[in-house]
This record gives sequence, C-alpha cells and structure tokens, in this order.
Amino acid sequence: MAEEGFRGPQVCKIVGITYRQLDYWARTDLIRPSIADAKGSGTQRRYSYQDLVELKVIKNLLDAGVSLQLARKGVEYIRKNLGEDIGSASLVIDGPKSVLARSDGEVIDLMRKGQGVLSIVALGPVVDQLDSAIHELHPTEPKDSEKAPARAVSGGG
Amino acid sequence: MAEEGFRGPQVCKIVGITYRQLDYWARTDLIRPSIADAKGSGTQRRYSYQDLVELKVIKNLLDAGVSLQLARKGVEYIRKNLGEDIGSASLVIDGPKSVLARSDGEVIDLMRKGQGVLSIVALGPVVDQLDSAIHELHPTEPKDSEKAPARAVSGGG
DNA sequence: CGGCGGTGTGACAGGCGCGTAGTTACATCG
DNA sequence: CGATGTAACTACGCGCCTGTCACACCGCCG
Repeated sequence: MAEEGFRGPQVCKIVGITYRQLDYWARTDLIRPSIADAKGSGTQRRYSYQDLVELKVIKNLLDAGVSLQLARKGVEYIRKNLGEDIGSASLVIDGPKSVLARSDGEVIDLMRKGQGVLSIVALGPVVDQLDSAIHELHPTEPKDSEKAPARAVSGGG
Repeated sequence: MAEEGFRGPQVCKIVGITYRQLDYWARTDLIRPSIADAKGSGTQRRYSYQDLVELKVIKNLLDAGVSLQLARKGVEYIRKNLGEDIGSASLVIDGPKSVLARSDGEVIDLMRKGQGVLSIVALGPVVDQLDSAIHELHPTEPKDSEKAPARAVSGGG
C-alpha cells in the first residue's frame, strides 16, 4: 500500500491527464516511471515526484498546443539540467533546441536572439499546481519536504 | 504576369511550406487568400503580403511544435489587432488566449501572471525572413516600401 | 483550334495521438 | 486456496494533418 512513488491512475488525477495518455507516453518512451516499470498485467507503475514534474510540464505544453514530439525534448533537457532551484527557472523551447533560463533577463535575451518561436514554461507555477493537486489527493502524505526541496519566492526578478 | 499578390506555389516557396499545407489551410478556412480565392481548377489563389505574414507566423509556430488549432487563433488575433508597427510587437499565446505584447516588459509581465505555457512569436524576425525570401524569389519586385511599412529598431527595452 | 505548362481538385494512404472496450494478470483479503 | 478488485495489456477505430497521384481546368502560344 503506497510504498514509494505514485501509481498510474493516481498520477493521472494529479497532473490532470487521462490514463490512456499516461499509458501511451510510457509505451512510446516519452516518460517511463522511474521508480518501477510495469512487468505485465496486474503490476503497477511507480512514478517519482520528479516524474510528476515532468508530466505536469508536458501537460501544460499540450494545453499550450505544443506537440508531444517537442515537449519530449524539453523534458529531456529538464532531466539533465534541472537542479534544486526549480521554482525560479523557466524552460525555454526554441524550435528544436531547449534552454533553461534562470531569470527573466535571460528570457528577454533569448527572445532577441531567437528568430522563431519561443515556448516558455515557468517551472514555479508548475510545481505549485503539482503540490496543490497532491495535497488534495494525498492529504496524509508527509513527504513534502522531500518533494519541494528549494523554492525561491517569485518576487525577485 | 504577377498582377497583384502572390500565387499558391510561389507562396509555398516563400514561406517554406508544402502546397498541400497551403491547400489544406485554405480549404479548412485557416487562411484564405484575401485578394482572390480559387474558383475551380485552373484558377489561381492570390495571396496578399499580409497573408504571407500570417502564413509565416503559422509556419514558425508549426516548427515550434504548436498545433494548427492554436496557431489559427493566434493568427486571428493578429488580423484584428495588428497595426503598422509589426516589427516591434510580439504575439504571445497563453493557452487558449492570445495577446499582443508591444514591448519586452509586457512579455515578462505575462510570464509572471501566466500559470501555464507561453508561446511567443517575435514579429520582427518573421517579417525579416519573409522579405528576405521574397527578395530571393522576386528580385524584381519593387513593392518593398508597401510591404514593410514601419519597423522599429529592436534596441528599446 | 490544339498542344503545353501551370494550377487547383479529388481520392486515397498513412502516421500520430489518443478514446473505447474487452481481456489478462497480479495483489490482497477471507 | 479461491474470490475480488485493480491496474496493465491488447485490439480496433477515429480525427487531424500531410504526402502522393491522377485528373480537370485555365491561359498562353503557335
């Protein structure tokens, strides 16, 4: 019972996607549960909190009309470069390339240099939405300290 | 003869799309040639320069992974609100809503308020790309003054 | 008038990203 | 060990978007 991580259907409610989406993404290697993969019918996928962040980012990107293909690359970039300062950073997708901007100024710089379209995801609100949804569905989970390690206030520019 | 406007295949080369895309978009009312629509086989679609701008915006949005559905709404917004100061503005798509930002500061503001993902199109580079492509394919067209009426330098921030 | 090139049109195929429905298999309870 | 619930698996189909191909049509030139 609720060992470590989140199960499939639970994840769907938290991030606001359907089970078919989660399933499809896992099968197509978009996002696989990093704690435990499924080993046949009846088994369970266990997603980590980090997985939830990535899933929520993808969810938001989809809502913004960004294709899965590109959302995937952005998530890959987050995986490699995301540290403890999630809340103060923004993911900037410039066509095929992805960049992490630590401040608003960097975003402006990228806007000037970029010749095409920038898709920007502010990670702070994403984490907020995520924690809020987890609290509503997991009011008894005491793992908050481990979930959101270091959040910068969104007041400083 | 190059009366007024641009014909279908010519448009495809300029904005960098396939003819099937242009055709599909015209049939699904995404972007119809504003000068002259097709009246059966053998006739010609005539696109205005304004059409080219919109098409190029859509092209860039597609390259950025944004769906046609949402790109369509952004273009509709441009149509209504775009004045003569194309080059200095940016189209900001916030989920289902679209906004025009006249300066970088407005973009930052939208980033702070927005809870999701912003897709930003800097119209200046779009116009540049467009004019450049037109010059390569239409070296004898003298209508530049009418094409890019007022461009602000991108130094002000 | 008739051939010729350019252009729009219609029909079909195919991939992507899911939804739906039914089935299978583990996990827990009794 | 059997019953039950839950979650993953499979098969099928749809809608969107685009590529391919054959065809119809217009204008031009001879």
